[in-house]
Amino acid sequence: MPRRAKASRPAKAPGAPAEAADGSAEPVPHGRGRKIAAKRTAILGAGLKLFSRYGLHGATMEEIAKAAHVSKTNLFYYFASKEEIYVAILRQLLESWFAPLDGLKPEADPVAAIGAYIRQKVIFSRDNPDASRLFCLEIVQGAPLLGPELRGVLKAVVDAKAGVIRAWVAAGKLAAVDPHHLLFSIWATTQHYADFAAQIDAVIGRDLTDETYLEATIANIQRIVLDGVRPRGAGG
Amino acid sequence: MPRRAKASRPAKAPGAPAEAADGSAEPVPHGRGRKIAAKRTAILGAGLKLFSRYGLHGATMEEIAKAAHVSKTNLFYYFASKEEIYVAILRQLLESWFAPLDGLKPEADPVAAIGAYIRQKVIFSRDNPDASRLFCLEIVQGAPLLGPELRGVLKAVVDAKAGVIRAWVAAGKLAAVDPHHLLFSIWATTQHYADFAAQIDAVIGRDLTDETYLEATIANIQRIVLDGVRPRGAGG
DNA sequence: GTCTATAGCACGATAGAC
DNA sequence: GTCTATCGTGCTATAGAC
Repeated sequence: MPRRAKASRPAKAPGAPAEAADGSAEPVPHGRGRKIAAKRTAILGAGLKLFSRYGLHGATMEEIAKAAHVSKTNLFYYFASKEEIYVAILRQLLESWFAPLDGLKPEADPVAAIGAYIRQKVIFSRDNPDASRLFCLEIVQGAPLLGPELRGVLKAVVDAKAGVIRAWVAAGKLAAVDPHHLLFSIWATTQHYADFAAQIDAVIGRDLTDETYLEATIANIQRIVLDGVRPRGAGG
Repeated sequence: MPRRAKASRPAKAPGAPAEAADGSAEPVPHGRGRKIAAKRTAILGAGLKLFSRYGLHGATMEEIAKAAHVSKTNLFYYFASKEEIYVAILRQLLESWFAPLDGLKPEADPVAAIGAYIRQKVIFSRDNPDASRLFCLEIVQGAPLLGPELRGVLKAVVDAKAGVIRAWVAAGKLAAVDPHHLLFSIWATTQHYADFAAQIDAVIGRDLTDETYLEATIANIQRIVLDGVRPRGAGG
């Protein structure tokens, strides 16, 4: 029983539909399957909440079971191990994490598209703070379990979008900025408000659930990323 | 033995010089005290490395002992508990984390000062990636142990610097930007390169130890924060 | 101050009845 | 599929000799 496993065994659990260890939205369960899919979803939700707060090793199966309104034994009926729950959650996250990138299309207006992308990311951070933070936890610890997906699907998506940005620059529709650095800066600033919410709350006593602060945050990130702060008469 | 304690008992360990549970630089140990101070430092260093990779609960006392070249029993001679090591490390980090803020003085040139600050933060991220990441881990999990310090000393420092930035704006030396959002954006972008190094490496296969990439990163953050990306002829 | 030995228990995972 | 009971062990922390 290695404490820090490298990869998950293929050990299939019931209700896992061949590939997507998800249980929320893929093949649409029918009739009897609905109940077990609902339980899997509840477990993943409970795991998300607890893993994001206490980490993989800090959260316990007993707590997850309780939060999901399931007995501890039952947990092991649906998932073979703690790590299996963890990676199932992470895989789900990754998709929703880069989905907003779809908006960066070649034919779109760069500034408008980037501005919209920033808004979407901040809104996502507000609506899914736990997701944002769990993703952060995994990456910060070196992405031991998500690494392969990052090098695979994420890299592919990012490379494609970098091409779009590069085309915008070449067309003179955007200042000469490195595409990857631009994306990293957007990710950094938008997720910061979810991931470092504890720090922000400690310093200024606000968070994104405050509608006014949410809009101010979006505006300021858009401003900093899109306009800069160098003085030139009328500010903003 | 509560698994997730709220605060550390005052239980003093030998070699802890009254206040600073640090052991590296404060009262300058003399003669015999040097050896035990060196061991404490080694333990804190080992803890930093392991906690930042595996989290508070993921790292084990046995591993820390081995990494610090100390027997496991000896570890408990120098520190009363695992958490005591953890908080001692965090307290150290906080100081070095906001020390670079000193450069933001009212009499300085805003753009130059902010540019220099960005450089310092990125350099710090390169030289202390583990520190950056451990700090991130703690905040992301809600800062359960560092919360009070954030609301105290960090808030005080930030409020002071926000005043400086506000004065710059009032004097017309800087565009009208919210001071807190500006600071948050700088923290977000600079630390991103240390904290999300695994992701960046997965996507573009580089990290800050590459001197060329380091300089490109600094330049791009400075550019994005200071200049923005809106098209206006010659880019950068 | 450093060691060997071990207490003590929380927690991941399993057995097996129903 | 869900339960009760329990195993095995990894891990924090202590005891006590030297």
